[in-house]
Amino acid sequence: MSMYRIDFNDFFTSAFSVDCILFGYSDGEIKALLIKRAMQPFENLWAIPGDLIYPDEDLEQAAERVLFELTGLNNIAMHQSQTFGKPNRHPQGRVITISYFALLRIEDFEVKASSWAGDVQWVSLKNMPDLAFDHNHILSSTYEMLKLKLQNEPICFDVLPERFTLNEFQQLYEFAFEQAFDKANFRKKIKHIPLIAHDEKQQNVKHRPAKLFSFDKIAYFEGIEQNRYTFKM
Amino acid sequence: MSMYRIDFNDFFTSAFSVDCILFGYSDGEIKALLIKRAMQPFENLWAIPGDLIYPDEDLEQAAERVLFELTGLNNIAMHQSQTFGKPNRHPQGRVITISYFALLRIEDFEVKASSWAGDVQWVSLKNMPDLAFDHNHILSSTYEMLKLKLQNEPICFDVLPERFTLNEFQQLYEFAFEQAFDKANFRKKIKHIPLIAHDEKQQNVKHRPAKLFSFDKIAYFEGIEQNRYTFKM
DNA sequence: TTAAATTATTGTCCAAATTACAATAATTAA
DNA sequence: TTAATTATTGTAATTTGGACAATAATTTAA
Repeated sequence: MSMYRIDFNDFFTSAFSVDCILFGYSDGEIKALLIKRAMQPFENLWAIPGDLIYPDEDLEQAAERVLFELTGLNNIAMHQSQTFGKPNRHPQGRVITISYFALLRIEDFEVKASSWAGDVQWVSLKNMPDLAFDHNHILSSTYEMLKLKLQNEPICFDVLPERFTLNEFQQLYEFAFEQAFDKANFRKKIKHIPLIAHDEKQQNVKHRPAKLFSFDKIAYFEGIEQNRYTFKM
Repeated sequence: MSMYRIDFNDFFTSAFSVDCILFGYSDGEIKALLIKRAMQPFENLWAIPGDLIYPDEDLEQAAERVLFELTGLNNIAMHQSQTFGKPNRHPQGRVITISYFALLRIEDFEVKASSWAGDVQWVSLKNMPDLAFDHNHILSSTYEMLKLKLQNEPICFDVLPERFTLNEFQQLYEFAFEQAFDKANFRKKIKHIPLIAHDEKQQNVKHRPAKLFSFDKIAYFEGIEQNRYTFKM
């Protein structure tokens, strides 16, 4: 124990926040939802939406609250990324921030600026301005985490609709990894993932409609339990 | 923004801690270094060593301090795993804890119980008792993170000596993943990792000594920069 | 000094996965 | 009915991965 051990209560002088990185894809690009700060510090700079966590609030709950306040979206799974805590990262005090992310389909909802900020916008990762705080760093680390999790956990099904076509599935990976895959080969690659094929087909498309699939959670978790399986993309 | 937005300063009522999971291998098993708590809460229960973070202390710095106090070891890279923050996880107040881990060679050092606790011990993951707080959960999540990072980042070189034999390299993965690999095949698998082969050989072994290698950081990071490379095991 | 024992290192063969690309099937729109 | 479009399946070549054998280098014991 350190020399300068102090009273337990003296430690209760920090705040913690969540920062929510919402990734979305459109026009062949991955974008993040940013807000323009309407107040000090970093007034008028773009920033990742975040908020302090209430004292009795769970971390994920806080992340989902921020998402809801910004987008009106509910029931979107948020994934924890990393925690950032350099002593001086927040000019007003010691604030340690836990980053969460989600992957969304931009066209699925309307952003509501709400009380947050003057402006809310999807910004391409390719074209990122200087952000408030250490948010550039948080954003790029979290993008790496997104890719890592897409490769090792079935989080793709959090963002895909309940029933999806194999092409939609493929496009998600194409957008996230910014590269095209061969259709036939992609289908071979996902053969090990338990999917349920439905009789239903895509509607309202002006070409041959694709078959709809859904993720077979039960079979998946059975495979995981029995250690006979690991998700790999 | 939530209805019950309160003053900024009211949020500074929480504490942060780091929990340091030290994984080590010996006798063909992965073990974690645990302490027996000498005080309330959870007195006499085994726990992951951790400590509150000082107000002006960086997270990694705190993790390295805990490691040092417990083992006397310096300059071991600690890796961030996940952050745990259920409101009631600590009976004395809201404490959010950030878990860090390191992988060590048990025979490389002596544990010093120091002021920490009555007892310090390496405990096999196979044979884990009920731990204090939510430490069983933290431990198993962090073990998963260790394996994930071993597969996707070159953290193995943090724990290997600067110059190592290919067998030592292989054994590290064998211990972590609890399975044996074929020597010849392992060598093929790591062909893409930039290693420097030295003329030097293993000393004091009673058999043909193996050649020593070291990790070529420069070549590695060049490959990463230029996007011509991803670490995969 | 030599042979046996031990471990390092390299090679080979076969099966499985990956890649590039082609062929066929189903549907819409004209 | 046909052209256009996209879905789906197939095939052949290449690369990777796993099982196992062969050879090389070194120590130890006879």
